[in-house]
Formats: sequence, C-alpha cells, structure tokens
Amino acid sequence: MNLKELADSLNLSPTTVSRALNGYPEVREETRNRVMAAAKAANYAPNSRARRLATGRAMTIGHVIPLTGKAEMVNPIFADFLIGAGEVYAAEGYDLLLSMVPEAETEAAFRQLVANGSVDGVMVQAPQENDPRIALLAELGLPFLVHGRTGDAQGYNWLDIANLRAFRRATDFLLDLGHRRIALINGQETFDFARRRRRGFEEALAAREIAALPHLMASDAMTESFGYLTAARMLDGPNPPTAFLVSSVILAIGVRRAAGERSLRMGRDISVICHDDELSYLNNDVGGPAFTATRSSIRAAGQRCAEILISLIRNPNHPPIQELWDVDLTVGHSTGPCPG
Amino acid sequence: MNLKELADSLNLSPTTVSRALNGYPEVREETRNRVMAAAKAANYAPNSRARRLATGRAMTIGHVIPLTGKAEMVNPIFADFLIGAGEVYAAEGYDLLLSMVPEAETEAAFRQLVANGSVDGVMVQAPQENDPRIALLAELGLPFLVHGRTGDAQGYNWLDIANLRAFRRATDFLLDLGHRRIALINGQETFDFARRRRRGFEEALAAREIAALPHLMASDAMTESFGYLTAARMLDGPNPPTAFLVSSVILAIGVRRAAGERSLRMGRDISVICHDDELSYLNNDVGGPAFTATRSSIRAAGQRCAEILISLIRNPNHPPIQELWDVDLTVGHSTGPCPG
DNA sequence: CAAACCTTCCAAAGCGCTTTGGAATGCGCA
DNA sequence: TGCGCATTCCAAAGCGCTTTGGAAGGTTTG
Repeated sequence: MNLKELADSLNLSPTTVSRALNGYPEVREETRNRVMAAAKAANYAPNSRARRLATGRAMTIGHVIPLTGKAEMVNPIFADFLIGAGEVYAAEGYDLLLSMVPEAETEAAFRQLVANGSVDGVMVQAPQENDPRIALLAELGLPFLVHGRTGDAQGYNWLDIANLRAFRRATDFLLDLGHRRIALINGQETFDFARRRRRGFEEALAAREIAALPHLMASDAMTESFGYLTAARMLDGPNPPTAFLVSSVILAIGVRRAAGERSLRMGRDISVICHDDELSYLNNDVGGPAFTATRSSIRAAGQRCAEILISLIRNPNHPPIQELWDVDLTVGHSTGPCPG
Repeated sequence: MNLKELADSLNLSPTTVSRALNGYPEVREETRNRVMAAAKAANYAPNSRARRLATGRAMTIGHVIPLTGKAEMVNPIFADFLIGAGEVYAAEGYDLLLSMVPEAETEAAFRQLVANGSVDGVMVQAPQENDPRIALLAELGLPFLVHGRTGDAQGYNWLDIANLRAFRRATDFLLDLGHRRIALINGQETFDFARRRRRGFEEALAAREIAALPHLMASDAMTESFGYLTAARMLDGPNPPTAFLVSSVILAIGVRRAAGERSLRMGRDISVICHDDELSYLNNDVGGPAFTATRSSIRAAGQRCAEILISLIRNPNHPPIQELWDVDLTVGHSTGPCPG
C-alpha cells in the first residue's frame, strides 16, 4: 500500500492525503479524520526511503565508533550511552545509524556520511586531546554534539561531567581519611576525560603539598585485568598504596580481586574509590553502595545528548550548547581511615 | 555534486556514469576509468537516499533491542555482539539501524520497519521460549537470523552455541573433582539459552544419580549484584555449595566478591565455573585464565551472524541456515578438588 | 556487400513521497 | 449583485538515482 493507492481508495489526491497525514492545516478536519482512519485500517506507513529523498532529511543520527583494537573496550560504557540516546531517538522519530570503523578510517567515514547524506547529525564520544573529529565535522558543516570535551571547549556543542572536580573531591576525601600514598589507576590518558581526572587528583595532592608518586600512577584501557595487574604490582612493590582512586567500576573490580588475593579487606586495610557510570549490570547499590564512588549516569547522559543533538538539528544556527554536569560522591564500604 | 553534474562535466549521460560507477559491463574500460577518476576528484558519492529509493533496497540491517527495564542488562553482551556484526556490515556496505523499543512495542516496531521499508533484514537476539518474534517475522516475510534458538529450532535461520553440552560438560568437570553440592546461578530462565544450560546441568547430575538441590539453583538477570547476593545467601545458608556453575563472568565476579568476603579462596575452598563470552573488557586470560570457563566469543558470533544474514538477504529463497557452535572448556584457577 | 551482430552510449520512465502554485468553491460584505 | 477573501483541494514538478529500451556506429559473417 502506497500513498497513491491510499489516495485512490479515498477519492482524494495524493497531495491531500500527504497533507492530512503530516498535519498541514490546508485540509478539513473531517477529511483528515477520514484519511487517518483509512491509513490505520490499511496499515499504511509512508515509505521512509521516498520520504527521505523528497524532504532531503535523513531522519537519522549517526554514531561512529572507531575500532582501535583497544578502544572498543569502552563498550560497556558506549552500550549504556547508546541505550539512553536510543530511547530518545525512537521517541522523536529518528533512526540511529551505528557505524563501526577502524580508527584510521574515521575521517573517511564521516566524509562518506556527509556525501551520502545519510545522517542529519552525529554524536561524538570520548574525545581525545585535540581530537581531529571536531575540526573535521565543523568543516563538513554537519551538526554534531560531543560527549566530553577537549581543547579550549569553545565554539562547539558538548556535554560533559565535571571530571576534574570529581576526582579532586574524591582525592580530598581520601586525604581527609589520612591516606597519603594514594594510587591513581586511570583510563588511557589520550582521552580528555582521563587527563582531567588526573589533573583533579594532582591538584588535590598539590593543595596539601603532597607529591604524586609516579610509581603509583598508571593509565590504560579500563579493563578488569588492567585494574587487577596494576593493583597487584603496586601492592607487592615498595611503598604500597593505602588507597586507590580508579577511573571505573570495572577497574575497581580488578583492584578488589588483587586485594582479595592478598587478604586485604576493602574499607579496612585498603581504600578504593572509583568512578561509577551506573552501568545497569554493575549496580553498585546492593546493600548500600559497595564502592565509594563518584557517580554519574552514562545512560542519562545519552538521553540528554540525544535531546540536545536533535534540537540542534532542528534549529541549525543555534549558538553552541555546552552543558557541564556535576558529579555525586557517594560513600560506600570500600573506604575507611588510613590504617596504622 | 550529484550524478547529473558529474555527468555534465564529463560530457556523458547520467546513465553511463551510473553504470561506470556501479561496474556494469556496457561501458568501455577507458570511459569507466575517466568516470572513476572524475568521481574521486570531485569527491562524489551517490546520495544514499536516492539510491535506496531507486533500487528498492535499504542496504540497512536492523537490530531491535527490546527494553524491559531489566533485559537491557544484557547490554554487555549485546555490545560485543554489535561490534562483531558492525564490522561485517561496514565491510559489506550495509548500514546498521539500531532501534531501542519498550518490549511491549516490539511487534509494532517490526511492522513499522517493514511498512517503512527501512531495513532489508533483521537480527534477533536472545530468544525466549516460543518467542513471538519468530512467527511474526516469518509472517512479515522479512529476512531474519536468530542468535540463539527456541522451540523446535526448525524452519528458520539461527546460529547458536551448544549451551546444553557446555553446561553438562562443566558440571561433569566439577563432579569429577568430587563436588556434590553444586550451585547453579543462571540467567533468566525465560531465555532459551538459560533453559538449555539448566538442562545440561541437570542431566549431568541425573546421569550420576545425584539430585539437583532447589535451594542451590537461582536465575535472574545476569548482574554482578545478583551473583553476589545469591552466592552470599547460599554460602551462609545450610548445606552450602562447594562449587558454583554460573552463566556469565559478570555473575562470577559477584560470586568472587561473596567468596572473598568470607575468606574463601577460589580453587581451594570453593570452585567456580562460568560461561565466558570473551568480552573485551573482562578478559579472563591474564596470567592464565582466572576462571575455569566454558568459552565462546560473542563478538565472533556477531561477525558470523552478520555474514549469514547478508547472504540470506542476497539470496532470499535459500533453505534455512542453522549453525551450532561447540564451546571450549578452559581450565583456570577457580576450580579444584572438593575439600574435605 | 548486405545482413547480423556487438559495443557503447543515451533518453526517458520510474522509485514514492513532498511541496509549489494554482483552481474551485463558498462566504461575507458593500 | 459583485468583489474579495478564506477554505479546501488538486496537478505537476521535483528529490537524485537506477534501469529499460533503444539508437548509432563499428565489426564480423556468409
């Protein structure tokens, strides 16, 4: 069933039917109702390919995920973000085009997307320092929103959490408990968020004139095994840390494993604070939060990012939207006063 | 730059340019080269909306994720599957349309997809017992592939792993080590895979005339906290298990937490086997596999599923493709002889 | 040398929708 | 009565591509 057939069956022109369906005012209410009813009865839905060609809009938003052989490890995070964004897209009638490309082909992928006209806008996640995607997308004139930020954070649209502040606060919390040898297990510091977290950590130490210890700082892809190996190495080495500040629950789980193997009880022998993206399958709230954590829902971020991006698409010459979210610190069982 | 402009600039008709670009034989090799070169120079790419309308093909594959408020917890798994599938789609020139819909609207979503003509085929994941999606998609005549299977597994396309055999083997492994009180912590048993795993577990016990103990069997969404709470309850209760068989690494991490809190060392005081989907951020191979596990890469499954689905789309009246993958059992540090 | 083919290209008709620019009708008002 | 103005509808022209059905020219064949 297409528009013409539907129109014929109603003895109306395709024009009128199209207008009735799309809510244009030039059609009598009675006619509109008749059309609506017939469309529903015939289970008619406009062909999206034709509609897209005619309107010039793709009604699609692109998420391009660069595959680095390493960074797809961000997937626990990108998945929850995607769910949040996807809910909003669905509600607003947008499709979500997910594109996995080898990192080296990212630029080509964006250019393709534009040349094809297959998306109305794109979401950019996990920017690196001076991420080339931002300049590229600006040049291409494609609406985009960055989840995170980088560079001077000027002149483009982003939504980010206050990473620096969060980690500074978490570090202060540990310092207040008397800890002095605090380890930082961070995400890859090519990512802006990781750099900010590190700065927050260092600033808190510097404010109390405590030197950050290089052997207690590590950064890499946030896998359980990296958390485990790093914590194990630090705990077994000289001057072991009494507390860990780590960039994700997944890393923290690795730290917990290392601590457990050494019969160190969290919250007594060793303290751990992590950043918690509130991943649905790693709920940190059972019987009170297990880990003391800086928390911010990645899914909620996905929702909000989708809302912003859509409004940007609908309203192309909107001034840049920049939104900074504060981060909660929730106290769990994994922290306690520095022993000894 | 569109096709007509490109054609004009070459003093050729759009027809010829289109054919040259799409590899049709009716164009001289020299002409084709000229066209290709000009297209590249002008950074021309055909407008995908127009092409889709003209060809009637969407060049898009749909993944519809039902949101249950609980099942999106499968996201650690769906994410890796998506990455695998996405790689193949990209290589084959297909787009991936990801659609998140409330579970109750799944049927409507599929009907929409068909009415719109926005996909050429869909991937179905994690089927439930007598999953209505299968009959629906068959009725709609939309090519589809099920990751997993259900019912009599006849007459439709699927790729699955040998869940029953894997869990039977894992149970045998524990029995051979002398364990008799073995707990099963399973995924939601509305899912076919969870039912098969349970059957494998029960059959292994039955073969040795050991009764499965109801208080040592639990099933729910596979979150860390469910693993933790369940293991804690079982370990603290009467007749605690000496071994756990669990349906995912994430659950196993929860079990490990519960064991650690009780100062039970895995592989000595308590044995744990889990199913490992080889998630990239939960690598189980550091210093030899931490958990003894039944293993099968979900990402590889995604790749293969994508290949199959694409070949199904290209070749519509292919007889049903059904592929059953065997599962490895790799021995890690988390299992040992039954103490005492 | 004409007939019968290839080879290489093109004109034009869609694909199914939206949207522009009227046309027809009915109404109020002077 | 006649003009102007809404209101309600429609015809037709795209959107940018693919594809059908030739046409023109060159080559082979009997």
